[in-house]
Amino acid sequence: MAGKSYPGTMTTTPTADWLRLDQQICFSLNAASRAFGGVYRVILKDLGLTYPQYLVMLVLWEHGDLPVKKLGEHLRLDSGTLSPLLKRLEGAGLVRRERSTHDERSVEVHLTEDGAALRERALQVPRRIAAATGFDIDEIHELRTRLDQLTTALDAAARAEASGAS
Amino acid sequence: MAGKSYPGTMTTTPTADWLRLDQQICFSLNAASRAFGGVYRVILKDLGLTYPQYLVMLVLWEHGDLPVKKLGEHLRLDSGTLSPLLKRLEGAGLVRRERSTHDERSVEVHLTEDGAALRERALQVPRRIAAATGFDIDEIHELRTRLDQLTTALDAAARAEASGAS
DNA sequence: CACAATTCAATTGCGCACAACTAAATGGCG
DNA sequence: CGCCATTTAGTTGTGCGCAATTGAATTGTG
Repeated sequence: MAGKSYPGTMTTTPTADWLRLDQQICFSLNAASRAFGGVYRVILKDLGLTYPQYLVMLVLWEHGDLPVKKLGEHLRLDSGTLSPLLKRLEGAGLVRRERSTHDERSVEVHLTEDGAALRERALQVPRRIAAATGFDIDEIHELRTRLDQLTTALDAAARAEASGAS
Repeated sequence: MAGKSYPGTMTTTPTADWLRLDQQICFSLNAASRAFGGVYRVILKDLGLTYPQYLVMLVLWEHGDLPVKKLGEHLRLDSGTLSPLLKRLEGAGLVRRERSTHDERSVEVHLTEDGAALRERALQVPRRIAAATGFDIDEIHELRTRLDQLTTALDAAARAEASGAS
């Protein structure tokens, strides 16, 4: 995208160059993430879902009814994000929320009939998304592996930074 | 991360499997993006910046004073996002906003002395981020290339979808 | 010059992400 | 049993991202 080339053997990049925007992987990642959001917004409009709502539905379709806590573990989201989101899904008639009888602290999220039925219409989504990327299945899989590796490293680093590194 | 393997030659993945969360590259991308956010949050706290504010400062440090429009082009952000963000940066004394004398529609964003000085302290940030990823410079560069490729494809697809494809 | 179309920033409204806090229920320990 | 730490959702507040709208300035056209 920029005119410069960065030969693989360059290890002496000046400090100031690190600040160059086009060197910032985070920027690329952020841009890609938002570009994905744009494609999803268009494709999911039919289903009446936002992208985070779609992710919640994916988890429910795959794992069945779950308490909010488990849902959050699958998605790396806390109740601060999930509570209002689930209320909106409930308002749309896709899920019900019921306090567990065994443990009244816990709230079970159940798919309604409409919520379960929506899965059929959602089946086409991933293929359209995959097509939009222009990547084949191997490339997707390889990129995914890389990103998961990155996430693991970053989470570990965040914990290390938080507990008092330089 | 899951127990299944996806050999490269498999082109007959059942439709339902596409819905599997761990197949969703978007989820990995989103997770990585948020994991980055977590690391940046910690590292940028010293500088008193959020991550998007840091990106704005990066652009200003690299390109000098710019109108809001140009800033938005560099960052793929519109005035709806930038206007309040720039007000906060102005409140923090890092930038000034002044209507252009040539074109009164335009607002020029200028670095203040404090804003320019902050660059020195920011120089350490990218190295710490790079270290947190656990990737070497070649891996970072390769991933970046991939992601930019992805973003380009997705933007094109979003435009195509928006103008009436299936 | 007058008027319509365009450009640019700001605002409004909605939803998500996350930190900090609250409140209720549970479980453990003396 | 009585008390306290923990677990779990929910709420509040801040900031970002984006669509839609507004309003002012500019440009193009007759």
